[in-house]
Order: sequence, then structure tokens, then C-alpha cells
Amino acid sequence: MDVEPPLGLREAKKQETRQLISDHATRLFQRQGFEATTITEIATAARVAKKTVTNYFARKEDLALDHHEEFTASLARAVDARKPGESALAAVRRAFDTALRERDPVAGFAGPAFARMVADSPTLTARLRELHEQREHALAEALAAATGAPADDVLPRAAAAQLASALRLLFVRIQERTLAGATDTEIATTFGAEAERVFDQLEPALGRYAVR
Amino acid sequence: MDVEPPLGLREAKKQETRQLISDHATRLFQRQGFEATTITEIATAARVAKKTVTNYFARKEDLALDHHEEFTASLARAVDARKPGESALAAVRRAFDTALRERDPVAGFAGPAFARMVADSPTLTARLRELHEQREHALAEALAAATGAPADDVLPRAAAAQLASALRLLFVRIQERTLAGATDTEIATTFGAEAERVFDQLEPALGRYAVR
DNA sequence: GAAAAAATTACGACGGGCGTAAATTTAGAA
DNA sequence: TTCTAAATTTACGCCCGTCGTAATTTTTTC
Repeated sequence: MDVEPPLGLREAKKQETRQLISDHATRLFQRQGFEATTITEIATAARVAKKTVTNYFARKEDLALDHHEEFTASLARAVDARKPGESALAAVRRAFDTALRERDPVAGFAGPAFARMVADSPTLTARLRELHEQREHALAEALAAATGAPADDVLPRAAAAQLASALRLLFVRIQERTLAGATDTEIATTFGAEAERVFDQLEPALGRYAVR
Repeated sequence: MDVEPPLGLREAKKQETRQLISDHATRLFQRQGFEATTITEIATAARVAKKTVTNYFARKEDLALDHHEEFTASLARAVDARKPGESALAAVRRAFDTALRERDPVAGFAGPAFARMVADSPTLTARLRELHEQREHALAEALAAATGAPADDVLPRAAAAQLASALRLLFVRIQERTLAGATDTEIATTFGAEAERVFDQLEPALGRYAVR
């Protein structure tokens, strides 16, 4: 799946520079908050030019929310990987249970410091909203492909909206509990039941949708 | 419901100034796009200081998306106004049908120029996302109050997420059709059936939720 | 008409983002 | 090995949105 890594010197240095900048950014964000940290500060700390930072990270938010690929693709992947006889809802449900057991950041586990940083920054909150939307779009395309729906059909998009909203709600509530001081383990034990209630509500509407 | 309008001279001039700025902003936005128009231009056109513009409108987006109160409150109001024996879903459904008949901007009718302006501007798109979220929050509170749910209960929020997502999807699709060149009348006749499919999908999950 | 309150104004600062051209580093070939 | 071409990094400047502050003007109130 991945590209062959001959990884010339140039490529290697690029990754190092990127990581260097990202590390300093993370450290400064945690220490003094996202909004209070300037790109110039990050550049100075990493001993590169300001422009180099903005070359690697087009927007400042990307310095804090980097691994967004995994997040936006997670639901579509869960649907693509559903087992024979399993509905899209069941697949998403199972994926969430797994994420819960593994304290996966994709489900909302990211540590109190990270949750605080996001909650305190309108910029990051907005970016997170956008990522949730992208995740829904990716899911909609996966559902359209899985069901062979006609082009521009509303059904896969409606199903994606319902599923993605449920996951977004659980994500937000996990972050809320984190900010309230709950540990990951406490949350993981609590949210099994919580997720059950949310998914059970969707069951009559989506239980037989996109069954493989 | 409204405040007594003695409307002293000061208050009257404030409203006039606000309207004056808003009108010039709207005109410039339509002519040259949102991003291409600067606050300074708007201030110059309205013959006021730049600071006066930012005093009235804290963020530039507010100059384009002004009447957001009505939008964010619309779903909660629909639920509050539901009739005896009517569920929250039925109330929202009825409200959408009405909005469709009246070509209400709240449902997504805003004219091709406006739809184009929003679609072309990341800033406005982000702001619209935020408004959709606020609308969902207001709906969640209305549902919690209507059902007497315990504090922090997930159910009203889950129901609000499903309902608001459905309305958001219809909103987005109406804008898409508008951008594709469809007239409001064409859209209104088409989206009756579209909404039916979306709401019917929710019926088994929410048909008996929050019945008055 | 004067004093108090409020709105508007001018001015400046800061940060994020973008473009451009020069300088440095790397890759590939002679 | 050395030279050339390509890519990366850098320095510099600009624009715009946003925020503070203090001075000025306008409106209200006595």
C-alpha cells in the first residue's frame, strides 16, 4: 500500500525538518496555548525561517491537528471493511467499540492537555468541525459505492449524516468528560452503555442499510 | 414580545448606520466576492471609519451572514410550537414543508448570487458550519426541556444531532441545486419528495420521540 | 446652555498568510 | 570528481483582519 521508501537524502531531511517543526510547535502549544503561540516563535524555536514553517504547514491549525487523514477516513474504512451480513451501522458500531478499548484518538481520546487546547481555541474548534464534515463526506461516498446508489442520491448522504453525527456526538462527549477530569479508563467503561443507547436509536432506521 | 420602541435619536441613528454599512457590504460582496472585498473598502463606501464597521460587526463574516438568530433558533422554535400529539420529528417536518412553500432562506433558499458567494469563501463556509452547529445545540436544549430529560442525558442530544443533520443535508442540497442553476420553484417542487425520503428514514427512530 | 454619556474617529500594533527572488543544498550526469 | 539542473530554504515585504487606546464628535440629560 505504501510507497517504496528509497528515501533519498532530500526526502529524509524533509521529514526530519517537518518533524522538528511539529515537535517544537506541540511543545509550545502545550506550554502556552495555541492562540498565544505565534508561528514566528515556532520558527525561532525550531531554528528555521518563518516561511519554512508555513511551507510545511499551510495553516497554523495543521501544526496542532496533523494526523487528520486517519480521522477523516476512519468511518469510510469501517464501512469498507464490514463483514458479510454486517450493516454499515453494525460496522461503525464495532469500530467504535474497538476504538473505545484502544483509547483511540479517533474516538475522542487525546488527553486532557490536548482537549483543553482545542476547547480554548476557536480556530482549532472550527478546524475540528471541518474534519468532522470531511469524515461525513468520505463516509457518504463509501456508502454510495457500497449500495450502488444512483448519482446524487440522497439516501447514502442521509445515512452518512446520521452515522457521522452519532460519532461526532460521542467524540464531543468524550472530550467533555476528559475536560471534566475523567480518566480514559473511566470514560471507556462509561461510554460502552452510552454508545449503545445512541446506536440503538439508529437501529430501526439503519439496521438493514448497506448490508454486505 | 418585542421591546417597547421609544427609539431615541441615538438608537435610530445606530440602526441606520448599521443598515448603511450592511447595505454597502452586501453590494460589494455581490459585485466582487466576499474575500476580494476588504473592510476598508466597505468603510470607505459607507463613508464611515474602518473601526466603526468592526464595532458593529465583530467579524467580517457577520457582514454577510447577519440574520443568524432566526436561523439558529428555527428548529428549537419548531419543536416548542409543536401541536398536541405531534412529535418533534413531525414538527420539524412540518416546519420544513412550510419553509419550502415560502422559499425561506432558513431552508437554504438564498438566491444564486448568495449561494455562490458562500461557496467561494472558506470563511463563510466555516461560519455556516458553525451556525448549523449552534442550531443543533439550540434544538438539543429544546428537546431536553420538552422531554424532561435528566441533565447531561445523551438522548436529546442524539435526537437533535439526527434532526439537525437531516435539515443541514437538505439545506446543503438546496444550495447545490441553486448553484447548478435551478430556480427556487423547481427546487421547491423537487424537494418535497426528497425531504419525505429523508424524514421517513428517521421515522422509525424518532417517530415517537418528544410527543406533546 | 452645560455636563455627562455614548458613539465615532484616527492611529498604531500584532499575527496569519502569500508572493517573489536570492541563496543554499541536493541529485544526477559528464 | 566536478559541474549543472532542480528543489528547498531563506529573507523581505506586503495585505488584511483584529484588537487596543485615546481623542473627537454627537446625543442625552439636567
